[in-house]
Amino acid sequence: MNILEKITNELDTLSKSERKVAEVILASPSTVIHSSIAALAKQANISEPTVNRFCRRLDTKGYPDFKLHLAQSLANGTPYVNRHVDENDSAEEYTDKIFESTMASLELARKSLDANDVNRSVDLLTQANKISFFGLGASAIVAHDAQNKFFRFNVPVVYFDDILMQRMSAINSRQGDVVIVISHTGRTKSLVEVASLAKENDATVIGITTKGTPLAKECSIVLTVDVCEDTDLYMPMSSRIAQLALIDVLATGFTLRRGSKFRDNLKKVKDSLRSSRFERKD
Amino acid sequence: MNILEKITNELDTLSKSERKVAEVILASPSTVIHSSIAALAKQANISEPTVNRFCRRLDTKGYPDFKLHLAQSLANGTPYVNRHVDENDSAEEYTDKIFESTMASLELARKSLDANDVNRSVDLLTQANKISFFGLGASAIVAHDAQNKFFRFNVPVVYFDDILMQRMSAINSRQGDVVIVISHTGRTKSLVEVASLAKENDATVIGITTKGTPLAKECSIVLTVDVCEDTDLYMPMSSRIAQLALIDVLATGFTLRRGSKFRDNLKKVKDSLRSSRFERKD
DNA sequence: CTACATTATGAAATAAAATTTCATTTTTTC
DNA sequence: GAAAAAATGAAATTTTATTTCATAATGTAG
Repeated sequence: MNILEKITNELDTLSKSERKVAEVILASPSTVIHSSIAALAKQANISEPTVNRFCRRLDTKGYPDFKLHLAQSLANGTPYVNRHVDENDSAEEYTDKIFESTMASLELARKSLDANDVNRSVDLLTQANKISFFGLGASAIVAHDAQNKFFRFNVPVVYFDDILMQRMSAINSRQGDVVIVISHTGRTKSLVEVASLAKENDATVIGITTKGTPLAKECSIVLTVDVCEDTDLYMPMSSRIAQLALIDVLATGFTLRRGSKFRDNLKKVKDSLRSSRFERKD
Repeated sequence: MNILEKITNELDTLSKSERKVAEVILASPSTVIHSSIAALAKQANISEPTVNRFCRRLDTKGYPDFKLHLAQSLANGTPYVNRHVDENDSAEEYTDKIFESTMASLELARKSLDANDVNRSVDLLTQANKISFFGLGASAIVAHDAQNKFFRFNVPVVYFDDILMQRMSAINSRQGDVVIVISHTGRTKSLVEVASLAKENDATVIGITTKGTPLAKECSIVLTVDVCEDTDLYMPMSSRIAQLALIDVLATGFTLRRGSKFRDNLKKVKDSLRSSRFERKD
């Protein structure tokens, strides 16, 4: 996709002269998009046809077309990357870095999510007799938030951030119940056990976790939320945010599935909150 | 910046023929980047020099340069926009829309945040005798999360999502205490009162809210998190996620300010959690 | 409404840029 | 080390963009 990456990748399939072109481009791509083929050829000490052949080798129609691709690569080049905070960063720097990393993680999480699994999960949720959300630590917040959301839908929903209550609830679950277990690492022993217990009691277990973890193996459906965050070394940050976004997705899917009459009901809940607020003056 | 927006803006400063060009471009910009000046002229039923003049009017060097700008606009054009979910969206569609909207909101929130305020807030937090986080509804989750984070730093921190406890805590606050009040709307009466009470008792009140709300007026520092979300009509989604990102920023600023010895301590907390996990097999 | 000025427009000429052709050089293979 | 294959660049060609300039359209003052 990105032509700069492509150049780097194909660097060894290029001829000697073509590689010279590649190097000049990689050294300063932003200059190149304003150069003519002649200027670039001179810069790389090779002839114009070589530049042209170089462009064609990268599956572009010719030099102008190549420049177009290059321009596009530069435009969205590394938009949101996981940039690590540095010891000496200013407030502005670490603020930007954290926001950007969060956005990068959301992008990643979105890609790791399977729309089919989302769809099946929404199916199960709309048909559930009871919905439970379990999480610990940072994921407890996500479970809490999920309860908040689904509570508005007027469906039986509980959340526990306490190991014992989770176990008890899991043991008392039955067919038709949906248990959503949230854990970024997917390796928290007690949560894996809870998932296993719920499963033994015929509840449907949906996991919100990283691919291939012990927790994932215990679940009927796994909603994969990969975010490349090392919570062993750092505080959980992006992981819980990606999980929350997923909760939004499930809640949205739920309301869509339930149809418009149901959404009128939501409006009522909102209206009932209004008197507790100062009026807006705009 | 974005050339497509620029065209739209300057539409009425253009001549009749030039507007024809603009319309053709706006109708299908992706086609245009692969057209020659002759092709575009023909498409718009005007002459080639007119296209050229059009390009110059938009502060580009000429047609090829214009195409470059256009290509860039298309590359990151409308990167993350707030796209509303539609009744008939598929799981894939609404998943993508929600993730994109969330990212768009984070981008917005970042822009609305003032690094100076962040810096001052971190200052105050590092020097606080006690830190309290107050929120209700969706913002309660944010307060909860904040407590989780700051608890790891081994500083006196509390959180309340209950009106009475918040009031009591606010009344008992004193100089040197920092109270962080979180509310997207900034118009929740009881929270505004709590902020006011804390302020009367000489605590420093930091608000995490939207610009210019009643809550904002009661705060010593306002951390502005604007996200253009109508929580009167919809469930809170992006707002709480942006708030969480801000909590991450504050927590990060806090650890940076406290220096490296302090960070060793964080590692200990993490290590103590390890035995509760399944070992990783990679 | 006319005469003048201003601006807008396109045909044709020119200039610039990119591509193709083909001869020469370099590299590879046997 | 000779023949084949591949790479390269000079020059010609083609394509594309720009400039020039004459004409048309539009606006303005008397």
